[in-house]
Amino acid sequence: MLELNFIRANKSRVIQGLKIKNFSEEDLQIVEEILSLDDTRKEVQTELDSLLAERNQLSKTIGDLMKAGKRAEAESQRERVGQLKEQAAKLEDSLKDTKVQLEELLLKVPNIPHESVPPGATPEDNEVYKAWASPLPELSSDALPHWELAQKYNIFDLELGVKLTGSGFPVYRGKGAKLERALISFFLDEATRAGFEEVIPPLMVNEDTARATGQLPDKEGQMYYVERDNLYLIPTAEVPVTNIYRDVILDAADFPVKMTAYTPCFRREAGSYGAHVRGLNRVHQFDKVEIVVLQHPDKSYETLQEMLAHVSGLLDKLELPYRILRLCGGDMSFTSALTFDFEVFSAAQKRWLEVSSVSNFETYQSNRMKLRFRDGKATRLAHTLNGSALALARVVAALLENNQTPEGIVIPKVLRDYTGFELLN
RNA sequence: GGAGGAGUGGCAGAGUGGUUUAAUGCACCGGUCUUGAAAACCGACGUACUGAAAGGUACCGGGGGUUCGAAUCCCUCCUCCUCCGCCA
Repeated sequence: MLELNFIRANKSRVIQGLKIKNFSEEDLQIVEEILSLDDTRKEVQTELDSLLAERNQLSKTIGDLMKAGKRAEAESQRERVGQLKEQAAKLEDSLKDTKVQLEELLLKVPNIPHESVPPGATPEDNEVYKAWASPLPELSSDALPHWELAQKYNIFDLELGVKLTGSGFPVYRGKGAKLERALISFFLDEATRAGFEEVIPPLMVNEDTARATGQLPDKEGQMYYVERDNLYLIPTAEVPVTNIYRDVILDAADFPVKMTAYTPCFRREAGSYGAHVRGLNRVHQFDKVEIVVLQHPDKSYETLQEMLAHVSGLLDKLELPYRILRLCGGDMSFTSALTFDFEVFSAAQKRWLEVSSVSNFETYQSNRMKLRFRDGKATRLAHTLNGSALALARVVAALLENNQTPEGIVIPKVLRDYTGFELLN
């Protein structure tokens, strides 16, 4: 959520930003609506405050009169307070209404894109920030896509998942399960080495938590919901991990706060089936190691670069061809100011698969979350950032396809200590 | 799941209807003293909204209510503690 003061002070920049996010002229009216609603809020608030001030004063007087035994005088004051209360109740209702309306409008305003964000509406408009310089791997014509390799080597079984749960819930088996666990351990160890504190968060969160990072109300349909207990299954570790610092005031010296977590991620991904989501390309449950950073506003873009370097390092070590995209305004998430996507080339499908999304949210999440730091006497909102490092399912897909040989699938060197085997066959 | 108890500032802890403007202690910060430090003493010491400022308002786990007036009384939800039951 954008800060009201920010909108007020940077109106033209906000409008400019919303245009990059493809707001129509009509939709842009929301900025004026918000500001005028906030004016109303201030007026009502001031009026209410002065009524309450008078009431407090009178109540004190009544107390004194009662003590002094001047009952009759106290009675007459009481009537006056009665009137004040009626007025105050009306104002309170109206203030509440105004605040609710204001909140609703503010929730409709996405984050303002960073100045480097290219305009555009679809993934085609994303900018290739860093291309893959070497030639892409070419496989022989009988190369198999990963879902067929999965059958051949008994790595994972989606049909079995259907039996147990439903479509999109893979069952990893044997060396496939071990490969999965190896990747998780490798990613966590790399993150730890880079100074991230490992945490194991809950996999279900309450409404407050889901709202603070922006999943509610924007992406309600994306999450699995446990109605009986009013809990949401996390779509990413970002949600519980960032919320560790909800309602916290940090010292400037605490920056950067760096955390990493492995969790399964649950996404409903309603309504898309077909060739492009076969196998592990898109599933309802997948494993992911996430990195989260809380940073001083002056340093968050520096940190974003460090996160890109970290993710690049992982893919280099796994020897997977990848490219980095800078997302255009239309393809960026609601809450992000700048997002880089990592895509890995899956050689049998001859497709780029998204395996990581690294974003700076600036103060958009921290405002909802009331995550602040002390800056001299003042408190200011911190910047929050996060990125996948990495999302497992698609990494596995690319790894299986790219490394297939007639003898089996060659395990990258960095993983061999973790898997305990060099060849998956 | 059953019975009982409890939630107050960074921490400890007082406060059961009216100078609570939340006592007191500890911690932290600034100052005096000191070669330096400690001790002692003095001062400051929550968050948010509003206002040019002075000031005003709200917040004692969350929400609602009673009252002229609520940290204090009532309802409800949440969390924690103790005991019992169940359990990896």
